[in-house]
Amino acid sequence: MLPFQEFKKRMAPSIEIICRDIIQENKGVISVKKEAVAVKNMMRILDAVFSLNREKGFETMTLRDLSRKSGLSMGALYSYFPGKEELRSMILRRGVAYTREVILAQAGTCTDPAEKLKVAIETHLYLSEALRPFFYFAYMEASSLSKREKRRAMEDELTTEQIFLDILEEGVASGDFDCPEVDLVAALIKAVLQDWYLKRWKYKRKGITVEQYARFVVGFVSSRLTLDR
Amino acid sequence: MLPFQEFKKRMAPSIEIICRDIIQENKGVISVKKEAVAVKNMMRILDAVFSLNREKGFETMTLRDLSRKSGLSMGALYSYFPGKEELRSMILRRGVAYTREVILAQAGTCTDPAEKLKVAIETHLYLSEALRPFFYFAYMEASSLSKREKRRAMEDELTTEQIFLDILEEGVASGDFDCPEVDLVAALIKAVLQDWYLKRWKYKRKGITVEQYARFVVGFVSSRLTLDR
DNA sequence: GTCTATATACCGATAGAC
DNA sequence: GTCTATCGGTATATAGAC
Repeated sequence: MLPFQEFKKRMAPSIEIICRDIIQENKGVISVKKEAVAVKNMMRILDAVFSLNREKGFETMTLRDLSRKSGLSMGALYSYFPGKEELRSMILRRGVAYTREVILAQAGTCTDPAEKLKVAIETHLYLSEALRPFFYFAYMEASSLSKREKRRAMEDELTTEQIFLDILEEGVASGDFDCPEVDLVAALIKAVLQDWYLKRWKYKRKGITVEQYARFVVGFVSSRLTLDR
Repeated sequence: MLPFQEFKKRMAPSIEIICRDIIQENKGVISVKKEAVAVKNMMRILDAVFSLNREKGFETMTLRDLSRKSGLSMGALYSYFPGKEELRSMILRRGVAYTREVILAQAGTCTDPAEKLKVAIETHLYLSEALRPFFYFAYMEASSLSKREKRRAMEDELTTEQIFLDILEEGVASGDFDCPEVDLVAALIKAVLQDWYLKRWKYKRKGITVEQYARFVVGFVSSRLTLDR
């Protein structure tokens, strides 16, 4: 089992990389052209957004709050995003992309279904730990999205779940897993993984590390899947 | 296993009862004195709040939205709650109270730990199904509360979890359950129960009923708890 | 590229007629 | 008890100086 710190160093994108990717992806609506300047300020914006999101939620956060906390003026902020809603979208889109990429890359290194499931669970937990502000933001903001964006958020939920469903079905087909309700198990795994980043305070209070939690989840699910063997 | 419809009819409070309880509990700040009138309008307010909460979130909802949807004027609304934040609190407080009361009452009818656990899980799922708008509201609004209220929401989370923890520990003590990590299992149960009302669209899409989900969760958890016997 | 100053709109809340 | 009309405050967003 890869220690979390090792994973974070090698596999998780840094805030700097994330900001560069966001800028790259939204060149059309960002008027600042020097990448070095843009990245530096985007990092301050993201930090401030995540901090304010944790304190009071994105909805309640005003652009004046964001201006104050990031150190950029109201006018300057609008050089980095065309409006408050678009800022939200820019952040969400990137977070979802990383999740899929990293988990699939890691799970792809295994062939044995049980091992693949273990790695997928661990990777999801580790990534959500490394990019916790992202995950928390993505989940919490799902409630106040437009119809169109809510639809996308639902698809994202199913996309992640599908990764686990594929692994489970593969294991059932090969005879490694014994489980009649694969789709419910996949949903359960997703729910339990979400709990880690949504209720971090709870686990922190109990002194549970992400490695311990990963071991528990893998053990709990695996023991059920291989019950009769 | 009690069918959901049976439970709903016998155990769950109706919207009318809920509104009467809310009015009773907040007499001091509600200026409308005729109970029949107050209940009728409070029902329209609650319906509108839950509807708008689902559409756009409580934060984004304006009192003008609420006025339009409920059919009451801005001025009239203020006869039923002293302000937007207080309206939120009034609703949350009641929802939490029902959860605890109903689950403890139902689980109290059993003595066998396995049976008690089964009933507690079923009751939580059934109640969250019957009062889904409440549960969804309570969960979603936990993110944008004041520090003081967030603290209360955290305590509520732990309160529900404690109910399951107590049952698990009782079962371990009596030798009915074999489980070294009771607190993690309790947290897992809570997370999975939450998924039902937070992601109803997902389960609806898959055609899963609350009875099926309850059976799955009870089975999944129980099989793990009695693994070596 | 970043700032200050301001336009425009809408918020929560209240006063007072009916 | 419920309404309409309106207050004061603050939001997002922009214009134009530097």
